[in-house]
Amino acid sequence: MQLSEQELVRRDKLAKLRALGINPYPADLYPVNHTSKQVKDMYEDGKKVIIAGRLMSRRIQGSASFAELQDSAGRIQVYFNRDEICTGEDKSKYNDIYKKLLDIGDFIGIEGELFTTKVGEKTVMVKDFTLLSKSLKPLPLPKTDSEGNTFDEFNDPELRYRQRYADLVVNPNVKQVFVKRTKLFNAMREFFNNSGYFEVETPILQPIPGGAAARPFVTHHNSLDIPLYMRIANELYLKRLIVGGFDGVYEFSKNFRNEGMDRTHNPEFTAMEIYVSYKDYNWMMDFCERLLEHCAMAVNGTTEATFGTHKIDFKAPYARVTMADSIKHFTGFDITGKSEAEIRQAAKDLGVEVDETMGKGKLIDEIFGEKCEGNYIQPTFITDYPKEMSPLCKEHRDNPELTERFELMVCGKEIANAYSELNDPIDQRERFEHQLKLAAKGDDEATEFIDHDFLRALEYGMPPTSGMGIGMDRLIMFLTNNQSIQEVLFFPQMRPERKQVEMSEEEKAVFAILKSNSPIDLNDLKAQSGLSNKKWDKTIKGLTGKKVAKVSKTDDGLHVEVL
RNA sequence: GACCAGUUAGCUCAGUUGGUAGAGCAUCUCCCUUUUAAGGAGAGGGUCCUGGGUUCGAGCCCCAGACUGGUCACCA
Repeated sequence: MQLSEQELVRRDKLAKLRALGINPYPADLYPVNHTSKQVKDMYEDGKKVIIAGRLMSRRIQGSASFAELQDSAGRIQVYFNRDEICTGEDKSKYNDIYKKLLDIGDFIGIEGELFTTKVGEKTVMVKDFTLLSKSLKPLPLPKTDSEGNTFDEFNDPELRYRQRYADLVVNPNVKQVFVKRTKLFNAMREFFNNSGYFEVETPILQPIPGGAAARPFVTHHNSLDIPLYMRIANELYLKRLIVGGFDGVYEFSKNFRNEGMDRTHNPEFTAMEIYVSYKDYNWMMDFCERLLEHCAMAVNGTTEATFGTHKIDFKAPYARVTMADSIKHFTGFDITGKSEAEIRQAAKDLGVEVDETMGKGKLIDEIFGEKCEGNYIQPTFITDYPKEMSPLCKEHRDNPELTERFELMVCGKEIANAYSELNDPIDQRERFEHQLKLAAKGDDEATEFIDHDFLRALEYGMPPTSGMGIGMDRLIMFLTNNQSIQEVLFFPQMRPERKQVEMSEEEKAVFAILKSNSPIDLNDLKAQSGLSNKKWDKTIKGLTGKKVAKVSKTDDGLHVEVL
């Protein structure tokens, strides 16, 4: 491992600390009794406090020094004075340990007394300090001046995502996003629990990936010797629980979809799904707008939110527009009562790309997606989707071509999707079979599996139920004004870092010979390397194992080549 | 998958027709008892993403690749 100068210096300090009998990683509990915030909020002159955190900056001026300590609540200035820390003759704790052997990033504990400096900064006068954990790698530390301008900001997205731990230490605004994320989850739970609904857990490993149309991740169960799929949705399991007699169930569901990654898609993401019996989608719209108003307040203290250039307001109620009205409004074309051919022609006339595999529902969805969706900035319910697009949704009470479905659009994006759930088992079976036909026809959005156990559950009877799913990642993006899903996930999926291929001395030597004459006869290479049989065997296996060289067999012997 | 941009010190970034690799902060040494992005002075620190090519000579030009970001395509 190649260490930078600064890393070597820190390892050297570590050794010196040990030589002084100081354990740089002590096991003992440290009796913290204040956070940095509590120090400031409950300030009293001369008050004794015990605090702990990371040393984040130091201004050393001879036998006095100001430093900043960062803990989970923020930062507090601390004042190290030689004669306060070292009351006797021996000044080494200040002169050597503090000044020479501590670094920015180290965790220390401080026992001290509060005072206010001449400049008016509330400060902890250090009476004693304890090294709690030595930091061996320098933090990518930005500086911020009194006007909030940041210098040397740690802002390379790749490094920030790969080293989120460092990002969180040095960028307080990043931490704030995740604090808000958790507040959102807590607010939602609170709202559901207060409504009397029941949080549940359902399988993540599923024998049939149902409830949505998406490519799943496949894995294998050894003892059962069957394929299992990481869930793409949890919908069918929650409905089974409604069959089982729960009035309302919800789950925050980590879902997995083996598809492309971009600014709004991560292979694993979090959806919240809730199902409530004896309700319909009209009730769910009321519930949804009250829920989001509550959540926005809990997260930001206001129902208003800024997203890019948009100001959005989550205050209930939200506009409700049927899909047909929306299309009529934005294109002038009325889809009601039109045939598939008429709609296809209308789509073409509108410049929407269509092909022959698209059914009526898909065509309508394309027109809506292309011409309407992006116009809804303020939260708006779009209702009454075509039946073909919604195989799990109950037929509309007034129109058999439609379903009782709504999506909530915000800033042109869907953040919630809800139905009056289909509970007719015979209809449900037919819809699944229709999906199979669509899939066979080449519609890659159609579901290719029939979950017979789910159908059996419906046959026992499911009460009328309304269900809703909310994209939690997308919602928190709106509430924190982040354009990228990676900013609201602690550890977004990244391509693995390329491993530095490390070679032994022998491997390097052989590789050097190989590099200048590749391919080469294996015996020639061995002779040139001058290695013993054992050493040779280990070396060549090492090189092939690291995929830098390859041995191949031909009629005239074994050859080695560089890969 | 396509196109565009980026990759230089621990961090943020400069780098002139192609001619000895730079700054600020950080680090190290010395001085300094109330500072606040940065106290003063000095010093050290580089696989210029990787591999080829052109050239007397490449951080810079050409080709291929890696990774990242953005836009588009894909994605209930």
